[in-house]
Amino acid sequence: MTPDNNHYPRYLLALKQSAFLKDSSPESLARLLNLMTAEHWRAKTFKNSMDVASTFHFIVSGRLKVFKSNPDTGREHTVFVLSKGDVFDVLSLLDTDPNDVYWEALDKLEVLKISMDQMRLWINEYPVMHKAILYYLGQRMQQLMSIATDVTLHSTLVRLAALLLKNINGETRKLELINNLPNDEIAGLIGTTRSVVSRHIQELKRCGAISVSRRKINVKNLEILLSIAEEKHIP
Amino acid sequence: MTPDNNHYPRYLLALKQSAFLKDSSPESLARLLNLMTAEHWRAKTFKNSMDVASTFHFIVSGRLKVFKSNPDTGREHTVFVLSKGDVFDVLSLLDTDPNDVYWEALDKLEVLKISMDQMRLWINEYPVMHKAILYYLGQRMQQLMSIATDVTLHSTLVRLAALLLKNINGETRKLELINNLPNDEIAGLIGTTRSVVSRHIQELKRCGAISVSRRKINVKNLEILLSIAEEKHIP
DNA sequence: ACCCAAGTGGTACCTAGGTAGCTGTTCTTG
DNA sequence: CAAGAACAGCTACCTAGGTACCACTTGGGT
Repeated sequence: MTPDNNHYPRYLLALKQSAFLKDSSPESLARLLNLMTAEHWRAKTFKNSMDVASTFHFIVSGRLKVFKSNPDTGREHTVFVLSKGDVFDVLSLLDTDPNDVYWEALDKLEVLKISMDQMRLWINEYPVMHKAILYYLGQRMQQLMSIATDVTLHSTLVRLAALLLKNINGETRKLELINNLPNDEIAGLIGTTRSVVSRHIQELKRCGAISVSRRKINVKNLEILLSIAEEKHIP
Repeated sequence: MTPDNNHYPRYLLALKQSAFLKDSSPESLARLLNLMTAEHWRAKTFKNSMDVASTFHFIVSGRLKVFKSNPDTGREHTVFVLSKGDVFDVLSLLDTDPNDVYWEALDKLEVLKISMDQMRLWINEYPVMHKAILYYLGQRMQQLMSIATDVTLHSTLVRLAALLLKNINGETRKLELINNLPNDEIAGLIGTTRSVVSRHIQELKRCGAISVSRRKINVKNLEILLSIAEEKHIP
């Protein structure tokens, strides 16, 4: 992409605001952007790990879920929801064996892409990136540990309450990242099925913790939600 | 530790054989060992993340489980079993916020320890280490993704069969890493409870997949185990 | 404006697996 | 070597949550 592109300034700003690239100089980011190509994915675009192994992606806008599934039962478990400023796939960047993970756009997705090899070269020119990647992976690791143990250690209701709390904006008290998701997707996030989520949403409505309009959950009472998430609330 | 220590050669060999330190030169490893202190933990020694945050450990012999638990119910879920050549805690090394994970020795444990700050300094002198850590984290990440989704995507029987297959030595056909573990610990590894594991072990015995003597599981029939793990076997 | 697909709410049923408890056996430690 | 702790096996029971429906609502596209 050349700097005369209509969206160039917006893309550059997105790179600058990314947690993954936060330690990089403006010059190095401009160089990176020059090597990148913009691409739009429509909602529900599906990719497997093979598809994304040879190209590195940076998300400018929209959300992408990373999930595993059991083809026999059709069950899915979402591991991460990536959004603006996130990149994928970091693991392919490290030459690790491909992992059988799936990727699906939750919204219209705007990404910048670059070949994996070019990205590796770029990184090697900026040693500070190694630290940034380490930090990024460390954080993801922590999240993953919680996800891994949540299912066995907590009930679905507790996990749902915890999910809402985790994604609430402290200021506006509105849901972020997981707003406007259908029950199906929420189910994938806590490792259960749609009908169970629907059931629990009714429960949370009944006790006044939340209110619901189509595809939209509003948190009404943080205290109740907290006590449920901490397993102190006996419904 | 000085080179005149009785165990010095054995410790140095352990460092050399570690996957984590595999790219380091013999000289750098000797320097590292000089900064380290040996320590012995008896079986069932318990540590929380605070205890291990300020000291970096290298395992010379024995096994250590890394787990999360729900104090209310007493349930535990083991995330990793670390053994010879493994190090902990890598996450503390990266300055990430402490994660509430617990550590417990499964056997008598022989570790080499070094202060976290000294370890950071040592790493910064050998840039090749950054790549090694990245690779190590990447691998762990993959494992974690599977652990995270296994519980929702597969039944306990399938997970048990998969656990056995994953830890079988191709040559000797004997279990490694998880041999001699009580049912309790096996339960923690697949995110269930002792009695369920015991139940499934009886099932696997009955269909001829394994045989059991006290604290010891012998795999008798790989094919059956495989078909169970792939959910093709209807018991 | 209309239609159809996507999404939600609700019900009834069922089973995997968690809980509790007891027994006999085998290590281990004083 | 004796006592008790740790461990495996087994039974009976119970419930969280998964499966399978159907009916109603909504909103985007033609």
